[in-house]
Amino acid sequence: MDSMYDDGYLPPILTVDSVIFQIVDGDLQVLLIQRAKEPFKDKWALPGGYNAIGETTQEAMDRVLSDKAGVKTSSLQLVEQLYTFDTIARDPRGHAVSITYMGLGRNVIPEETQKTQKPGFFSVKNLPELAYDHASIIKYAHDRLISKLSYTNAIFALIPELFTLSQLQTAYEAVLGRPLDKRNFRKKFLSLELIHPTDEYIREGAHRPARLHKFNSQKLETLSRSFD
Amino acid sequence: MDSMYDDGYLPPILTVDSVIFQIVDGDLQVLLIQRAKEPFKDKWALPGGYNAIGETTQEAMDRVLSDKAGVKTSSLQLVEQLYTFDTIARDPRGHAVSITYMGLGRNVIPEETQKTQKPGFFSVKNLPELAYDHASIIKYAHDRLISKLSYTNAIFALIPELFTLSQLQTAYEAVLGRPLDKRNFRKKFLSLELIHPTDEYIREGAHRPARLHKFNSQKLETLSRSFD
DNA sequence: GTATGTTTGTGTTCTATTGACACTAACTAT
DNA sequence: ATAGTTAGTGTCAATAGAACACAAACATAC
Repeated sequence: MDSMYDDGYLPPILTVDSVIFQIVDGDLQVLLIQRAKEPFKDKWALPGGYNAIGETTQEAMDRVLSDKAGVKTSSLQLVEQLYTFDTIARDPRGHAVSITYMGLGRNVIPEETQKTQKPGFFSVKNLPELAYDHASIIKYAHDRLISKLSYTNAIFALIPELFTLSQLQTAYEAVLGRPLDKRNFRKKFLSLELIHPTDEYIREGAHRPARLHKFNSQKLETLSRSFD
Repeated sequence: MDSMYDDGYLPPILTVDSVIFQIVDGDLQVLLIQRAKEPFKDKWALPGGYNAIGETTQEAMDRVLSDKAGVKTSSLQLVEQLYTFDTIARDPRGHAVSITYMGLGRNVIPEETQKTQKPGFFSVKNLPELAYDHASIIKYAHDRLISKLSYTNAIFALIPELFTLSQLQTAYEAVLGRPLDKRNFRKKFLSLELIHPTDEYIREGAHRPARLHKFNSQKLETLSRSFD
């Protein structure tokens, strides 16, 4: 036994779970796997697993996400810790504490291996029956994401580096789940000065070509809010 | 050894730390203890300790806060999970994961016992040298609190149940660290419809008495924000 | 009981932001 | 040349935010 436990101290089971979002065809989707073992065998679940000693929770998440869902964290544009859930009853095997992360990506394709458990993206508007309390974790993540869109540039992580303003608006609509006014959206978003136009245009269909824009930064930036 | 560890799985050390705020004389203060043991012996620190098996993190925090700082969670008006920090180097004894909570109270007085470690409240504007990364955790909590004031009724937890509008404003100023305009503050805050006037007045000095107000709810309420 | 000092309580004006709303520009395909 | 489709743009009204000053109500000292 590890000397760290010499004094008889026993920590709870520590797990990580990840909520990975991407937008496909204007639809917000979340990455799920189908559990291969009990408990909740064959039910859909967020990719998650144990956090072993010597691993940070981020490292544990990277490993678990890769092993069980075939998705590399490096293929995501933004990863952020969400919340830490703990309930005695959460895991039928005993007291567990789960640290959850939210990841945002663009065009993420799970690479299936022998270890992966049928990973796939599901529309958040139409989720299958989920294991554990994962439905509420997804809702929590979605709420957080909606909130982040109002005071950060987080949307950059869900759309291509070069994008049209229509793509940008569609991405907002996918996350918010409601339509936005085109002129007001553009006026407002451009006033935030988070993006700049490039001199490239994209022609993709029998209509006027759209100018491509780019975020000033591909890292999370926070806008200031204020009470007074 | 507990059967939960039969398969050789070893979780990291799990700890909880709490950031307890209150306002004293218009000054935002945070609860610290002076560490009795190495590491960081005699340095000031946030009340924290191990999370044992069978305990939720909340329960661990309640216990640790009471044991080391002589403060009962039940004497706080609001407790909220903040963030979970983990670094290999955080604790000299090995890999540790710390779940942090923020607590808000009014007129909190630590009750010293043999087990407490010199608990006391310190102005966040004038902190002593701190153990671990606790200075950054306090900053994180303070930032979160500032942010919460702009879209919740969280301030209720820092002022008496019955309060004057001046007290309310002073509390905001203590947290935000800057003065606010009296008329604008009142107009704005009253428009949120979180509080209502009572028919009581308070006379405390050689001046016009102030009307006492009350929050509609003594629980955390969130106002809606929106992008569009 | 009058004057002084102190905090409470209140409105207006100006500026900035938000929300509603419709047409022309530029391209492809027929 | 025409039809169809998406891109791109401005005005007006309503709401919210920021700056700003004075009278009301009390206690105290004289």
